[in-house]
Amino acid sequence: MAVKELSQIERQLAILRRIPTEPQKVTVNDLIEYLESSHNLGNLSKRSIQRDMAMLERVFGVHVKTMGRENYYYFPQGSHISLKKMGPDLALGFLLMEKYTHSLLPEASLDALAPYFKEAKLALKNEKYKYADWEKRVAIYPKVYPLEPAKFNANHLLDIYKALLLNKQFKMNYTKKGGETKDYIVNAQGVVQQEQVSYLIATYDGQKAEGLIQFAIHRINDIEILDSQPKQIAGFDIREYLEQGGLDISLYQEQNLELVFNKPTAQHLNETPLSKDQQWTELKDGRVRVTATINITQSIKWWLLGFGDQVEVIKPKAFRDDMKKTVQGMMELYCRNSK
Amino acid sequence: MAVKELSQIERQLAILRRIPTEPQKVTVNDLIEYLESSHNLGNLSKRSIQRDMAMLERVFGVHVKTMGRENYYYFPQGSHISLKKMGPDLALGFLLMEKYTHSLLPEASLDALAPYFKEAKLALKNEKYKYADWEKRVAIYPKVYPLEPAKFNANHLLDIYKALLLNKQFKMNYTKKGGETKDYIVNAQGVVQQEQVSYLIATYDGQKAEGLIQFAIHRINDIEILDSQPKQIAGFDIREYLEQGGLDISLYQEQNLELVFNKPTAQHLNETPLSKDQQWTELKDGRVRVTATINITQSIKWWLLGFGDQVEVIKPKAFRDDMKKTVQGMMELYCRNSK
DNA sequence: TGCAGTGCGTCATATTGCGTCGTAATTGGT
DNA sequence: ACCAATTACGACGCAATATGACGCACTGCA
Repeated sequence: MAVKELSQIERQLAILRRIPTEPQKVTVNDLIEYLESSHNLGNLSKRSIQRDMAMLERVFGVHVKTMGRENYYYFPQGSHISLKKMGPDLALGFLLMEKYTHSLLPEASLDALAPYFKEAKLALKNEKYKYADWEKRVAIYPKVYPLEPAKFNANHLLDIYKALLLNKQFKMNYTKKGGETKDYIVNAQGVVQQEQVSYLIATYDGQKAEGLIQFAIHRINDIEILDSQPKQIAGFDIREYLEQGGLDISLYQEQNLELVFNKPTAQHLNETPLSKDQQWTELKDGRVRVTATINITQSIKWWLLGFGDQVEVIKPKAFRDDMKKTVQGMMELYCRNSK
Repeated sequence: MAVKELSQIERQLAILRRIPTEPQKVTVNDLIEYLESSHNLGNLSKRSIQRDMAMLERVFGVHVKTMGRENYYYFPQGSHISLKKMGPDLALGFLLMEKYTHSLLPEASLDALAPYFKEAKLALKNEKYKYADWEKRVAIYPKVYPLEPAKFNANHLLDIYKALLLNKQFKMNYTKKGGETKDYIVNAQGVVQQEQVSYLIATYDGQKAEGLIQFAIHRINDIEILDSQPKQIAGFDIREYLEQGGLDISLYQEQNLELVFNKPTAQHLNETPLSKDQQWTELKDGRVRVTATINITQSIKWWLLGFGDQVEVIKPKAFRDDMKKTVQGMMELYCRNSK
């Protein structure tokens, strides 16, 4: 790399990029070392950097704290410098992301993102764009509406992500289904988010049987990241885990599903098909036969039951029998008491 | 405002903020006008700005195009300057948002956001953080799994958002349920996204009956934003619209729902309750009675049916009868053919 | 208590920024 | 088609600013 002379501005920008946010900080010496190694130039005096810092403090709001004899420089949390005006496409992207995710993200991330959202709103609040009633015009409306979201501590989620990224074990206190609490030393393998509920996929030290355990994140009471390395499972891939039915176990081996729908109900399967190879045939009695190759899981059964008498399962035979049995059970419930 | 002398850097940053992205551009004269009006200072020469632009071109990658005798300056699309290093919380926030939303956002927004995601990945790819297998460890897994997402053109969604923000009418070609297509001049009122499907809530010119119409966005074939102003409904609020059952009509007036669950099934209602006032009582036969005040909608019925024989609807009576009728219908389906 | 290291004010010097001028190129009007 | 007006840009010289050296005050450590 050629030793390129840096002009004042370029040097100051290089410094700026090196300044971390609040919990971390940087000294003038760190900066000198960085500039010398990264931009290999040795002819810079400490005094210049000190002067640069004074300027950065004034113009960019870099904070400075004198601890002992040294000055430490850092950005306050949630600070944000935008040099470029946000375009409408970008601003819209941010606003949509905020709508979609604000109930799902950990607080710390939301706080960090807040300036971006704020800037996006500002970008759409000029003479041309009328952001004014965005809130009144756009909504996300989950289909599985009845449920209030599980009150989970998103900070625990953040800790888990950190453990994953830092490749560390962690200790957690967890409330088991029965209600007892227990401490685990956890080897996190992955995280799955399903609707409003997140699951940690992991093994733990002292586990009796082999295999991956699912922990619901909202049942975690406390997390502490440890320094030790987790026992990783070689070649773990969350997508494979899910495909093999990690959360949602296939009820049958057979994957050829055959259904008969009432026509109006079947209509929307044209728009959101069951699978890519879905077939759609009209029958003589006005109903519609739909076939698809798909893992038949508990959630498929749940989904089909939701249609009530609008759909009939034909194949696989075992699945049909299962449905029939369920319906008979329901029949008992509703006819027993009303007699 | 006091006439503040701007140092070189401050002036250059002020200029930087004024430079738009690709389709738009800016001339030196525009910049002078801006600086004089916005930072009221008149003592700057054109030559200085020209020199500043040369510097911004070199350091920040501002693009310049000489058209005729003037130079036009702009940022290329998808460019991004980051002065501040992304912290891990922020980076994580971006990565999660990408996971959650990348299938939902319009392309143009995704393109604009791409540099942020890229930067986030870079931020987690250092000696401390092991971003390496993030993709293999974190997944979003929708519960209503069977359905492939409706192939909707997210760019149409973007156009609708733009029409909303710019307060314009638009013309669209739409495929109706029957299969015929029709042109509409649309007064957009709002947008609702439900799972994988988005709906435009609007009125249109020449509408016969009063009231808001729902258009599925994936059935829109073409959109063209017009210059005319839409006929707005005073005080429209999408949340009110949804609460009053815009998408999901209440089946009954009564809101006191009473259910009896098998205990294992009821368990998770503790974590994700039906409503905030949900009551939970164990019965003598080991089952659990759950009461809640809630709009009883089609989606609630659908959700309850999904539980099959694990739940029994007690109140309201009309709802119980409705369920019973549905179950009888199902019974017929499964017993008729198997005889 | 003394030494080494840091921050910061000051001052002379070197560098850079800046306005002016001149030239080439382009545009629009008569 | 020509001229006036405007723009970009290189060159030049002066003024402003950045830079490095030095010294002083302060802090932490031995």
